[in-house]
Amino acid sequence: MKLKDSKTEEVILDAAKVVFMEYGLYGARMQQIADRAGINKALLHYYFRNKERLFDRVFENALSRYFQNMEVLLDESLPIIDRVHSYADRFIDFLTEYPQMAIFLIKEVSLNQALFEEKVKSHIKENPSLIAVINHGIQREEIQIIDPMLFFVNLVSLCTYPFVARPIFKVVAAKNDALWGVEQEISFRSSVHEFINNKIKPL
Amino acid sequence: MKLKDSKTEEVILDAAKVVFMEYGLYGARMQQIADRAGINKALLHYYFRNKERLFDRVFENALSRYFQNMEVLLDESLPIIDRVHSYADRFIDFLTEYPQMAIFLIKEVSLNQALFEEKVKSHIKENPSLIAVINHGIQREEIQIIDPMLFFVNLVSLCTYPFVARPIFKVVAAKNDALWGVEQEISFRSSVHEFINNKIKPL
DNA sequence: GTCTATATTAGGATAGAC
DNA sequence: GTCTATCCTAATATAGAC
Repeated sequence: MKLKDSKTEEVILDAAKVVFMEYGLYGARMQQIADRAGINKALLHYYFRNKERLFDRVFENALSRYFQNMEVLLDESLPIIDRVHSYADRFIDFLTEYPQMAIFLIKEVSLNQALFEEKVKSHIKENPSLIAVINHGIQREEIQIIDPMLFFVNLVSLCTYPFVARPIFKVVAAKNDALWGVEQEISFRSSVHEFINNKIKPL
Repeated sequence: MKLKDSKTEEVILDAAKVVFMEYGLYGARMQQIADRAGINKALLHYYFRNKERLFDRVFENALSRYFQNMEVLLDESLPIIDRVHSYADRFIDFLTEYPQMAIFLIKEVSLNQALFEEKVKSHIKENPSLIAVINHGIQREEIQIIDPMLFFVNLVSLCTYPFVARPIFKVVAAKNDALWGVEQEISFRSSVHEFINNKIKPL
């Protein structure tokens, strides 16, 4: 095992992750990344040649981390419905750890869909999708569900949008003397599980 | 009624709307806006002084349009639950007409929350919120609902995220031989109404 | 009011010393 | 490997003719 990743490289990647996730590829400033990493701009180029390559590394790390979390779906020892509940929980866990990830992805994909497809391709083919798993469950007559794609979209919406639109929800909550944040974590999760139970009928 | 808005000003605002909605404040290029408006850059500055001011006008228009659509909530002649269903429908109508609006708002708010609160302030105080209406319904013992803020967040998530993440959903759908787009409009809407009926109990 | 031409600035990238 | 100083380009902004 060679030690090709120097300390500095790691520090830069950590800084770049934060800045790119907040401002996106075009909004992020090399100066900002350098400042956060405690080095200067020239060194960024020394390690990563240019902005695009640095971004690619960050993006690739994000994707790996995401798909890694989704591996529950493959656990054949669990009933499908349990896997779906786990999927939702892992999804929320992931977004709790990386609250900027969803908006980060959306920004980049909406700017350049073809590029995204290209980058994501390798991960997609070696990883399971929730929809494939559900279709499999239907075929085995283990579960019943009206429309797998619609279910998927609804479920992901419920899990993700609260993180994406958190700043907006906080403003709305404040105007209505309500709360929105980590405090609501538990009831938020249970509303998602309730949705799943309403939609999936075990046979 | 004075005719202060010249034809050119309108043309510029239309062009700016499209470009800003797609690329955001920092991503949008003045050249791009000028091209789309069929004029040159200098004229943009003549009319709007600088990029920020032009952006402000576009943003202000977007907010007005949004709140205008939400006026159903104030119709006291309707039962609360009908107003909630109408709210969801109008919300989806609005997003269908301006599919970029949600992501546009989120991008800007996530970049500068304080600025957003400032800009939105005037609209908020003269407009109803879904939560206020729901709270009113609970007080009048017309409806029952577990947690108004959570309900609001879930509902808005179901309506909005499909538009925000449309490019991602299209990729996922393609990988699973499923469809995701306008074709699914009807079943998408009914899944939202079904959610409302599951959560709100009329008394 | 609209244009062309130009100034200004910001930010990514590179050269070269140490 | 890391820095300072500098280059280059793209993008905003302005001057001034018509």
